[in-house]
Amino acid sequence: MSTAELTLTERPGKDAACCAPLVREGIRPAAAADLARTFKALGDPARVQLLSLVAAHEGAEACVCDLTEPVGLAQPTVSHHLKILVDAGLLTREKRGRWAYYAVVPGALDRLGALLTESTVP
Amino acid sequence: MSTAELTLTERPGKDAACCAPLVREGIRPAAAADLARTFKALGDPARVQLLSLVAAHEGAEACVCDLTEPVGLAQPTVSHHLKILVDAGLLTREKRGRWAYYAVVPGALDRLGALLTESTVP
DNA sequence: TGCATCCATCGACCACCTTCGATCAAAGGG
DNA sequence: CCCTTTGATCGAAGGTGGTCGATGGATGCA
Repeated sequence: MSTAELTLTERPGKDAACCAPLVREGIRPAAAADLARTFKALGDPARVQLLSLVAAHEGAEACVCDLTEPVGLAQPTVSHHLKILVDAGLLTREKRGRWAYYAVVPGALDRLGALLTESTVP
Repeated sequence: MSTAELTLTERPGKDAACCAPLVREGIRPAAAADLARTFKALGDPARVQLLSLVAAHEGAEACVCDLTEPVGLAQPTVSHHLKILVDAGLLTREKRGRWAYYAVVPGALDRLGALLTESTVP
């Protein structure tokens, strides 16, 4: 699968564009599961820190060896968390030479943020 | 405690306002933990659906008996999830008469969304 | 060719989380 | 005053998730 895609706007008939993605008449269970899968990826301190480290790193990318020491976790653990972030569609992985470079997916955080914002307008 | 508060902007010297909360030079571990705690609360399909149901309900509030059937879970399970959302600062609980009314905390989702948006500006 | 480095995978361990039935306290109606 | 309703809590069962050491594949350097 290609990491959810967060399709919350597709609704057949009913109302059109009202207020927000989350604030509808109940959100379809499948869409809720997709959303929850993304949030779960961000539901660990180490992963939030890793995401921040990658984004703030020079060139907006970082390899595992750059991240292991700042988060204070063993290398296998860091690799594990990075894989989860990649599977969630928040990071990309590119292998160059001996290193694996991780970078933040351009619009990922913005799209997720947009799903939460503009939720409480009358 | 009063549910984190998500104070990510407080930094002593260094740079001032640059691009975004998440995208800094590394986010302090404590702040990462706070953020992760909130995301973890949203990391379950049932809770995302419950949040949506409450927000979309008439009057922007709902009692447990309104939510049990739509999510297809037992009443103790729904109460459990609602408690987690309240502890995360996303819902409020007010007991009126025999019922407990849950409502979305006004700016909660917007504040969380703002932390994710505006993250990838050069 | 031999060796060091980087990193993903594996296996195991422990903790936590989700879910439910049973139970109990509080409130209201007859 | 008893009985029903609402919902929180408890305890148990099963599943999931985080962490690490050990291992192995791939790459580059000497």
